[in-house]
Amino acid sequence: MKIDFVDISQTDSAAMIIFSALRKAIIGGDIPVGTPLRQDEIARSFQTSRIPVREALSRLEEQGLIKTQRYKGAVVLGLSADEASEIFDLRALIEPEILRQAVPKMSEDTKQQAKIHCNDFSDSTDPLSWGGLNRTFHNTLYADSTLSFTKEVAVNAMDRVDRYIRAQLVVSNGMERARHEHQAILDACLEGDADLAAELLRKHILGAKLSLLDSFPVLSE
Amino acid sequence: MKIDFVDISQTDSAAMIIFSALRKAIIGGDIPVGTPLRQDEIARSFQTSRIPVREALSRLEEQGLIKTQRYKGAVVLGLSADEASEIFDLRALIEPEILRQAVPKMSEDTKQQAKIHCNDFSDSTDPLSWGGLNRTFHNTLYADSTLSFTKEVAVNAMDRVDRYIRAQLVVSNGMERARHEHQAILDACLEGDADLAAELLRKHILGAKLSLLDSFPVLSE
DNA sequence: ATATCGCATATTGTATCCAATATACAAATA
DNA sequence: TATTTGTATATTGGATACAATATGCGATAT
Repeated sequence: MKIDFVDISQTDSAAMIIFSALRKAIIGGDIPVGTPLRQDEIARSFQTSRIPVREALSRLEEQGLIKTQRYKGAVVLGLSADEASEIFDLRALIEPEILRQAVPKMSEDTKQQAKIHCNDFSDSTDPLSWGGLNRTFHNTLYADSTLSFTKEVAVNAMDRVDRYIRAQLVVSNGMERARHEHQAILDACLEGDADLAAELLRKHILGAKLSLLDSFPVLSE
Repeated sequence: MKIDFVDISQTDSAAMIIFSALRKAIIGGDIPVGTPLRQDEIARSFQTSRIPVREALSRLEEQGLIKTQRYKGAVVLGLSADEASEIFDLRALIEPEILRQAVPKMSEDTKQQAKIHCNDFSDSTDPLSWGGLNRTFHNTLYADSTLSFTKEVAVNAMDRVDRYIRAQLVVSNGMERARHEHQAILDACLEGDADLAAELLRKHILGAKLSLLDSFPVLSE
């Protein structure tokens, strides 16, 4: 008999479990913008008291995903077209730098993973999975970068626009373009051309921004 | 008799007051790296229970200023030389973009403020105030930028390295150089040359990074 | 009819209490 | 003596209880 030794001290508290679950639901768009988050209701759903729920909500507000008002409660935040545009510009600024630094460090394993996830994205016919697959591919590219703080910032930026990307991939023909651009970025990485990869990524993100802004009125109905 | 009408609904909760106070103390270096933050002690200091303290600590951890371990508590986080270096690189990437966008929008009032704060910084002979004055000057330059999300990111990056900047200004001759560079950046802004201002700011930040890395062993003793 | 007031209910903010875990040190064992 | 075990204390995580505030609705007054 073998035992799976788990480091119990690294186990998540109730507050962290609730935080992660709410975060995932919000960035995935499963909880619509403007939805009030009732502490009591969430506490009941997780079979806890409101204390850990409140700590989770504090974190979410710090992340900018929700907004709370004293004695009134928390609501899910959305983005205006301008705000979304700004976040894409920031992504276009920093993500290429992460990739540029990551390419020379990219391990064989990571390259394999990137190929797989690039194909997964291309092959998928289920629109509901596109957002997640897209994000997985991007994150894999950055895996070997040592710019951990910069990656945190990129992840947070991603978190805020993820919902809109998902919607946009479905609404417009963004999916088709993304397929080609992902392939080109991947190729540049595999060949070790960091500068090319970075530049292609920059254009990819800015292209996605324009495409998103086109369909924004529809998305934020 | 006149009354100062204050919007009480916008008043801070105990949790926010505690969060702000702790954040200020941590980024200012008043609470040294590694210091354990005891919930009970903080609660007594603010004459509250531990509940709002815990919410404040959640926010601080989300900001990356402290790290908590289940059942062990929270400690103030510091930076390695590599981490500090990375954050300066990120600042050098994004702050010039904020400034570039802000310069054409800069109001007369903001320009006046910037002049004043530039002088305040130059004239100050109290090393303890240099860090705050430096930061005030930088923030004033960005005041009219509409890139609010990007500014948030910049502020968070600043928060993490502020302690080290303060120490470095005092230890090295960083103060003298900063005076000149601030003046040059300000001049470019006043003349409306956004690209020049951005480029000078970039070099200013990268210069500060090198200067900091030189004295880093001393600072993190 | 309209506006205001008072009350009932819902919801959040905080205090207090208890449970779970860590830590330090003494006792015991080899 | 060195190592383990037991125990007391400190500290955190979470539940429960209570206080403060918001919100909706009906009663009342003009």
